[in-house]
Amino acid sequence: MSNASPKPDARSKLLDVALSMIRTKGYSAAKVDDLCAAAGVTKGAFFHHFKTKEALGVASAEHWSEVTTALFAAAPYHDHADPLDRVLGYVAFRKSLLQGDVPEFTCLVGTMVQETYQTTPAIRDACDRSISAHAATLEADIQAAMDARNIAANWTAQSLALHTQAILQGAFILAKAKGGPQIAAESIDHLNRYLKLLFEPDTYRSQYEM
Amino acid sequence: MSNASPKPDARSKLLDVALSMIRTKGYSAAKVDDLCAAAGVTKGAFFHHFKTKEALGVASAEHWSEVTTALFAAAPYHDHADPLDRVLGYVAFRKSLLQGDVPEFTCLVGTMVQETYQTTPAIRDACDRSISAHAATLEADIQAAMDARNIAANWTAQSLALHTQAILQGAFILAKAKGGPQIAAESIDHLNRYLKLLFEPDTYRSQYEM
DNA sequence: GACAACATACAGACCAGTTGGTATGTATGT
DNA sequence: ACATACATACCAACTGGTCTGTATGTTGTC
Repeated sequence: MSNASPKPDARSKLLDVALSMIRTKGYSAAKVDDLCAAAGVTKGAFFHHFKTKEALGVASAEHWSEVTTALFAAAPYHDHADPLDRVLGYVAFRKSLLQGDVPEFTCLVGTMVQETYQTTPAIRDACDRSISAHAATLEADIQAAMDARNIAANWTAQSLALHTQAILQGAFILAKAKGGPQIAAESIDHLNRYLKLLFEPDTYRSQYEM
Repeated sequence: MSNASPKPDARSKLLDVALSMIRTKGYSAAKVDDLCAAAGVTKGAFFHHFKTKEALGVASAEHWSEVTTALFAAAPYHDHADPLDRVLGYVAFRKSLLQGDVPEFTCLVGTMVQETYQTTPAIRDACDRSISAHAATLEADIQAAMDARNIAANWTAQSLALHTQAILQGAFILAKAKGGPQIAAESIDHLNRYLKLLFEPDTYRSQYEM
C-alpha cells in the first residue's frame, strides 16, 4: 500500500481527482471517462493501474486515509499536556477545517459508503476501516481524559469517539442540504458543549450559567 | 400534493419502490429500468408520471416527507405534558425505529442529498425542505422546554433541533459502514445524555454519578 | 529485449428518454 | 340513447448516446 515511488503519475493523479470528484458527485456519478479527463490521462492508464472501477473506489478510501492521517498527525492539538485539551483541540481543529466550498471540507468515505454499503462490500469495508482508524486516534485521548478524571461512566471511550464521527458526518449532510458550513459549525459547537458537560460539568456550568 | 384519489397505481408503486431502492443503492445507481421492474410497470408508465428521473427524485423526497410526517405524527411521545419529556420521547422513538436491515431504517433524503447537492439543485432543495420541516416539529418542543425551565443559553432551539438531525444522519452513516444499527443506537444514547445534561444537569448527575 | 507505463480505438452492454400506439373513461351535444 | 371529441393511464419497441472494460500498439528504461 505504502510505496516510496518517486514518480507520482497517472495513478496518483487519478486518486487525487477521485477524492475531489466523488466528494462532489458521488461514486456512481463519477464516471471513469470523467475521472480520466479530469486527471489528464487516458482510459488505458486507468485500467492499467486499477483492475476495475470498484478497485479505484477501494484505493480512493485508502488514499483518503493516508491524506487525512497525515493532516491530523501534523495538527497542533496533540501538543496539549491534558488529554481533554487534546480532545477539545481536535474538535476545534475539525471546526477550523470548515473552509471553502462544501466538497472541499466534506468526507470522502462518508459519502461513498452511502452508495456502496449494500452493493459493494469491498468499498464499504475500506470506508469502515478509514472511519474506525481515525476514530481510534481520538479514542486514545478520550480514554486518557477519562482516566485522568477518574470518570466511571456507562459509556465507553470508543462509543464517544465514534459519536464524534457521527456528528461530523451528519453535520456534513446538513451542510450539503443547506449549501454551506454554518450549520455544521453549530453542530460542532454542540459537540464541544457535550464534551465539556461530560468531563467538566462544574466548570462549564459556572462559565456559561445554564 | 395531497390527493384523495382512490386508485393510485403506477405512480405510487414507483414512489414506494424508489424510497426503498434509493436507500439501498443510492440515487444514481437506482436506474429507471430497475425501478420499473421492481414496481411492475413499464417505462412508458414511468415517463407518463415523471417528466425525468430528476422529477422522480424530487417527488420521492416529497413522498418521504409525507410518509415520515404521518409516522411521527402518530407516535406516542406527543402525549407527554412536559415538553422535555416530548423531546426525550422523540429521541427514544428514533432509537426504537432502528429495527430490521439497514436500508429499512435509514433516511432517504440524507442519502440522496449527498449525491445531488452539487449537481441537482431541485433534489437538494427538496431534501433540505424534508429535513428542515421535520426538525421544525422538534424545535417547537425544544423551545417550550427551554421556556419552561427558563434556560438562557448561547444556542438556539433551532440549532439543537438540527443538531439532533445531524446526529441521526451521522449515526446512519456509521450503521452503514459497520453493517448494523448497534453503533447508531449508542450515538442516540449520547444524544439523550446531552439533552439531559443541558436541561436537567443536577438530576442527571445524581442519577448516573459522573 | 523484456517489462512497465502509458495511449488509441473499439466492443458490447446499459441507460434515459421518445415514439406511437391501445384501453378506458368522461364531457358535451343532439 | 348514442355519437363525437378529448383526456388519462399505460404499454412495447426503439433510438441515440453513455458506460465499463478490452485488445492492441507505442514509448521509455533498465
